[in-house]
Amino acid sequence: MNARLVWFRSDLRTHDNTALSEAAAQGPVIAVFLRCLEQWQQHGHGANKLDFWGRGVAALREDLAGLNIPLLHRDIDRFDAAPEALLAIAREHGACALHFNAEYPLDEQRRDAAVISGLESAGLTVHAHRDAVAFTPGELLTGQGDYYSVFTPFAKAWHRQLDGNRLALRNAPAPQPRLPVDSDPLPPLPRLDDSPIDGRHWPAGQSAAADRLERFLRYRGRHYRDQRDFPAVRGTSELSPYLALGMMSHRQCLQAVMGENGGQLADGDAGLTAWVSELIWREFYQHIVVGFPRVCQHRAFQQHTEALAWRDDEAGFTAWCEGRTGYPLVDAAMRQLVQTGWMHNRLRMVTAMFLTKHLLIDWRRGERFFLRHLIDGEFAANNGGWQWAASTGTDAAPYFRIFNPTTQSTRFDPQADFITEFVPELSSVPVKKRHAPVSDLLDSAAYPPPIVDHRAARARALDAFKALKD
DNA sequence: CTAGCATTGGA
DNA sequence: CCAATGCTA
Repeated sequence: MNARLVWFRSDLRTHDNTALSEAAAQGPVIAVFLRCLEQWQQHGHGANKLDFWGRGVAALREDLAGLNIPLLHRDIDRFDAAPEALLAIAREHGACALHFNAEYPLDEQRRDAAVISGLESAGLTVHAHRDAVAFTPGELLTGQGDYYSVFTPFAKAWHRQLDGNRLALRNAPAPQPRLPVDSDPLPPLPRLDDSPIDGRHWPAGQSAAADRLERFLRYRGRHYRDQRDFPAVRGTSELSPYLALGMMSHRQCLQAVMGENGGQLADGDAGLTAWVSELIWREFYQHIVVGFPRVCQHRAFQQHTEALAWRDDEAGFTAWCEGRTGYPLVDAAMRQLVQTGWMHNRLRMVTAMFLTKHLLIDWRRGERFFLRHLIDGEFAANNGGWQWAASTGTDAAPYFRIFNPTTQSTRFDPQADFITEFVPELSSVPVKKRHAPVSDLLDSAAYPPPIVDHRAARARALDAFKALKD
């Protein structure tokens, strides 16, 4: 019947999906999803992300059913089984072509290269589409022909070279004639080491994502710049889980911004343009993993920082993971992560800086812990953020820039509302002292004293980075 | 509140 | 020469 397979990965939507639209324009479509639980867990994804992934596939299956597109579901343990699995499906259904949207981390690129060669040598045509980014990595380069390694010039080039076509939306295809192929039932998520958090705050699927985008832009987008740094305020979009699994495209976000902002992205409302900038950060890190694939192999972007003498401190790491460092904002943030599967962006910087600078613990341990708990865990953004905080990454954060967790607390949680929500044992401490409780208040609050002294820890981190220069 | 810290990429 | 999600004195 000459069907075309569309392999869904982290693009779990029917609207504005490049591969789906391109395939459907050429013939009947059969959708495929390959669940790679062993590989994903090896990559560090935890129960929250895997649960959201599964719910997203279920939502996609329903959306596809409305278009008469069957969804075939296969479990493969690892990426290297993908070519064989796809080839078997293609042969079973007489498919002539495979379409998918490109993914950029190294393991995913290798998987896709193997799929392309495997299927092409079997006589199928394979189409890898640009979808998750406005520019294919490599399209935006410096005057020297290098990948950008600093965000600001990257973002300027992104705006300068953008044209309307790159953000044009593609409608979901019209319903196709029914095929003699049934959708597979979806298997449940097997028992994992951790249980997923209650997912009701994060309904999966493209319609939930669209609702959230609309509400964000209607009520909060214009306040984004001024409110995004206050964790007690829901000033951010909370769209990251949807972007990570492609339940929403960056184009849908940017088109919606333009609709609110007189057709502009770079100028206009300062709140909206600040949010656009954050979307460009996501694309920046997608380009980084292609331009500097070592970051996908547990290595630092700044190669000289590989020599840094990270501390071996199990007790410190455990205290950080469990939210009992004695720094209330850090602890509240870590408890938010573990209890809710999500952490406010400002706090990701604060906690990452605390682990890597105050505790001088290897950023890779924090990166992995985040990925295990985050419902929005995504390699490029997570790695980029961690390396930024650790001063091993892009954008040359001067190594002497070390967040003072108490200053961050008084500035971004002035009433200690966020601290009090997640560290309720401090409720008995006067609000002004909740940022850094003094010792005589701690006993009654059953809250630990700081595990490190800020001044001493800062000096230790500065020394460790200075030593790299010698 | 301002200056000093003192790195780095990129136009 | 500017910019970078800052801190300390």
